[in-house]
Amino acid sequence: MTAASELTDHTGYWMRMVSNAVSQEFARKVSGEDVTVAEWSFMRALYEVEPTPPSVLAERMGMTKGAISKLAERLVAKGLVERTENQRDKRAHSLSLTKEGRAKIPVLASLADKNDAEFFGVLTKEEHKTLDRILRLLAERRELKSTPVD
Amino acid sequence: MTAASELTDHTGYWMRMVSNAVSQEFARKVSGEDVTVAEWSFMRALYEVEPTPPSVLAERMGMTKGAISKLAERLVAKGLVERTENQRDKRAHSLSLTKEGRAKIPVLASLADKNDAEFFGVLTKEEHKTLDRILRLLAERRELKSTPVD
DNA sequence: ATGTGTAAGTTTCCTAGTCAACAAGGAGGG
DNA sequence: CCCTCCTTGTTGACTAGGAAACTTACACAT
Repeated sequence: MTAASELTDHTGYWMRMVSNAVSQEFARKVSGEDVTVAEWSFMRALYEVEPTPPSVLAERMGMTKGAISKLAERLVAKGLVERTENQRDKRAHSLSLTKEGRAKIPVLASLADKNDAEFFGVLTKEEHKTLDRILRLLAERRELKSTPVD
Repeated sequence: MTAASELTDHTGYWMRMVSNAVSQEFARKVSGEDVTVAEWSFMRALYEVEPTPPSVLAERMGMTKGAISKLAERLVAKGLVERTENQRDKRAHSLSLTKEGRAKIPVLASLADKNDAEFFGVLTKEEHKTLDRILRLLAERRELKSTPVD
């Protein structure tokens, strides 16, 4: 086997390539709703458990506090998310979806469905299930061992 | 089933999360070699077929011409890549690895091996193989139907 | 009460990539 | 020739996120 052919054997390389393609296409789809992929991801994370402090969100999304801070700022400006003061601790606050934000969820989710179908529809049901299972397993692992440096 | 639980069912969502984690960790690893993930990806693409015009590279990597242009610029500045004029067409040129660039490949590849092992080592051999196969399949599909907008 | 250390968020600086506008060269028809 | 249209690659404006410095607030021991 030549060195050149070994080079194609990195799972991370293909993962990055496919993930970029999926996200790019999704970005195009949601841009009509005036929302970015990261914003959708943020809103969705919020939708599951709410209200949530930024720090928790950062860990769940695998992003830094700084990124979350800016993302939250944008979403508040768009009126999709709101902050609630924390009485006990004046440093902290919590984030929740506004009514408008909440209303957008199903729309965005259906775009996500469509995007998923377009990309992963070529897989057999079995393959798709396996892929899903593996990705979640890996995501869990990440959460366990590698909190972002920040 | 509630709407909330359906929300976790997007493959793209998990893919993005895992891919980011993998790339981030890899970025940390290669930063010692004064190279970024995109730069590695670029060099690797070049390594396979060389010399190559930027436009072809852009398509292969799923990036825009603009991104490739800047990436190439950085790599030329670092002395890892070089341009060759095209005699037939004065607009065009080709890119190849320099001796130094070529020499870095095995080092970077071994870091990539290590990163892959860390992340995907938790999978069974069977799972890992399946994941690989699926990702390549999806990457191929992308190339067939979705050249970047640009 | 107060000083020291720690935690929550924000801000600044830097890198990276998209998109759109652009310059420059080529191809083909009249 | 030369005019128009297409192609190649670069640039600038903008968005996004990471790292690290910073601000403010808390906790707890003295």
